[in-house]
Amino acid sequence: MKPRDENKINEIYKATLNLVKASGLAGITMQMVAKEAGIATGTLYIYFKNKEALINALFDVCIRSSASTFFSNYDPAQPFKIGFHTIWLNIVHRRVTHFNESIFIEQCFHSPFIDEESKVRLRKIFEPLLHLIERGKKEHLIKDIDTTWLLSLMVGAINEIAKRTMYYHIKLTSEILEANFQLCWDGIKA
Amino acid sequence: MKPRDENKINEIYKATLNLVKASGLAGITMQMVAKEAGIATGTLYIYFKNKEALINALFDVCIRSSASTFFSNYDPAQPFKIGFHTIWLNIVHRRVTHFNESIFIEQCFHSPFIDEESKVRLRKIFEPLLHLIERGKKEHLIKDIDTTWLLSLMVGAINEIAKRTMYYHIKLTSEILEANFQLCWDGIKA
Amino acid sequence: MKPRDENKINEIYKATLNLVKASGLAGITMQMVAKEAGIATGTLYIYFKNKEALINALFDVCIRSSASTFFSNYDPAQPFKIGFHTIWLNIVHRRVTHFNESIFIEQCFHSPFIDEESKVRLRKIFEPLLHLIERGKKEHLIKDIDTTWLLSLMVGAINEIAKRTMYYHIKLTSEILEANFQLCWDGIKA
Amino acid sequence: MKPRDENKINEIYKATLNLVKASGLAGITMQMVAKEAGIATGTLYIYFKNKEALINALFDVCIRSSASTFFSNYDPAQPFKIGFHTIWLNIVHRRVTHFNESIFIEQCFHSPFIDEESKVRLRKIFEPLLHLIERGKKEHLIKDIDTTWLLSLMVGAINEIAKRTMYYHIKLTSEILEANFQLCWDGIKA
DNA sequence: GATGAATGAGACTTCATTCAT
DNA sequence: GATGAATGAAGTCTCATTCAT
Repeated sequence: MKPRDENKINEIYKATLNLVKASGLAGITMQMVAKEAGIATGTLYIYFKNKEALINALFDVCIRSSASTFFSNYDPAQPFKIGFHTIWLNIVHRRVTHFNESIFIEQCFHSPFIDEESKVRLRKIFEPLLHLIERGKKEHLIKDIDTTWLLSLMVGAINEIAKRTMYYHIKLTSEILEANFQLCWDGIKA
Repeated sequence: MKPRDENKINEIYKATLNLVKASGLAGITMQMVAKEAGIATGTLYIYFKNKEALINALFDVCIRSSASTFFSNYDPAQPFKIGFHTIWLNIVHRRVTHFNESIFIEQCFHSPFIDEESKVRLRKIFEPLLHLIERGKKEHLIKDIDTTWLLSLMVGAINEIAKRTMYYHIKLTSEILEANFQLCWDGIKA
Repeated sequence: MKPRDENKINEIYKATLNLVKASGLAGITMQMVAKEAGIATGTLYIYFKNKEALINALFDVCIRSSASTFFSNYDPAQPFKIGFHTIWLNIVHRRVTHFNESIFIEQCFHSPFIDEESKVRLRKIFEPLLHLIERGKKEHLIKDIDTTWLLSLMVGAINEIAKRTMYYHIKLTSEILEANFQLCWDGIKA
Repeated sequence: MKPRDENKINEIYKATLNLVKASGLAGITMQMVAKEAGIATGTLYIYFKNKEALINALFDVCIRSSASTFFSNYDPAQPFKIGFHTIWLNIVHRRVTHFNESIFIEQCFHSPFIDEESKVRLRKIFEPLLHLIERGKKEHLIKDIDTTWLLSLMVGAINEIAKRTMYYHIKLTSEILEANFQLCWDGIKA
């Protein structure tokens, strides 16, 4: 239970994400995770109390590292659109470069492992974005409708973009990225 | 002799969808399905060869019945925006009234049960929408970018709308619906 | 439980014997028997209380009909060798023409279905042969050793002959039969 | 780490043979085997992929170890009768001391577990005996009839001898053995 | 701490038996 | 009586977890 070898934990996380992407939460076993991580089954239990603990810990790590990247280079002091654009790009980038993670979070959301509390925590990481959107509405730059729907358009579209990019092996050029941003922007702008 | 109860199959499907929504594909057992459907475990195996067969059959049914509703009342002869609006509403409606189904399909997509062929079939059901969008581009009504991205915005947003509606127990009034459609339309329109 | 249709019972017996030959007692199910017999599963239980009853009844039938053929045309009044030859031929003939039956009896002998009493009954059907051999010993025509060993040679060889005949699809001509009888006779004769 | 206990495999084999003798292939379950072998059910599956694999592996082991004893002390350079006597005694001895094994092989022969290939392998182990008999025929010591029938007498009688010995709890003295050998020899000798 | 064999509860599945038609 | 769908106990097998090394 003493996470001595930080590197080994990362191997376990990576293994889990890979396997979940390949065959879903329903398709992984602790033995598979151990094998993929290059360790013995018993070793898993040195680092995680049990399967649920592993899934929950990973869920938490995913949320935290997602959150930190979503708002990197984001400066609330900048004009709205610049901030929005920054975050939009960050999320797209994260979803694509950490596609495993997105699948994992999606699968966890409907699973016997994740408790309500963790789900709330997931929602919280979008709070800075929420505030930015509120500000955009106040500045009359974007439509004055419930923030949840503005977020739906933005986040929903990003999720779909990431999936299509990965499933169809598309290379996301900056032209494509900007075109997609434009779609989103035209949708929400006042 | 007791004739094979075709209705029983529907009970099994319903039970499976309910359980998957509650605890994910990873969280269901054949016993749970049987109990939820109000039958004996063995009876499941009269109707489905095994768990995989049940999941696949249900996946197929979901796809088919989704497809049939997506394009109900859609008349390709009508103006583009009317057709698009009809389909948009249909999909939202289906996603919300059959939320179980959406979760199930999402979970199946990354699972050890569904084969590549079924995934392709899922993508095919959007073909009429694809053609409509192509037409919209030709009529210069919507942006001239790759259809996949236009679909991303539309479908991604709808998925998100459905999730938020269900998670937060929101009542979708026609005002909300129309506001959301406006977001989408403004996003894609030329 | 009322054996109304005698013909149906025979179909069930035939089906069981065929299936046991093909895949052993370990490999048959009541459903397989029913299907092979061309009846419904439930119908089996009209004629036999349960699986054990079916096996036991069939075992009994096999024993009885075997016994009746083993000694057909056998007349204790005839000279020893003639009687012995008659019985030897009868047994060979039965084993070959009812090969299924032999396999079934062999498999039953080590099975959870047959009780000790039935096994004793099986041994009893050889009693007339036993008496004949005792007589042969008294007449100094055959070796004066324990009858069980004389029977071993005779019965053991016959079993083997039947198996080889069936496994290798050999046509038993009267030359072959007589050569084999000679082997047996030379073995036991004084 | 606990190293894989090769001896455990032997325990499993022994347990299986004991149980099959007691209640036939049809009467054993993996639980019974595990319990008899003094291990947990799951452990069985560490050593054998499934039930079929266990049965097949054991069948193979039985064949191999049988074969090795059948021809121990047999020297093809010795006179025919000496060689034949040696093998005859070896087979009798094996059948009696490993009666479980004989029953198991017999039951396997008509079972859903054993494939044709294994059956062929079983027949192959008698090949040296076959050659010896061919030689006996060439030396005009034994009857000039198809070897299969000479083997029938020998092997069939031995099987019967072993069964009677075991069923009736007979002690096989060397007098009895020699008397039985004499029966066989008189049967096949020219 | 690391290992992987061992465990046994519980999952999937079968099948003897029952029962509604 | 005949049927075959339905049942659920029991069998096969898996897998989260433990433990001896």
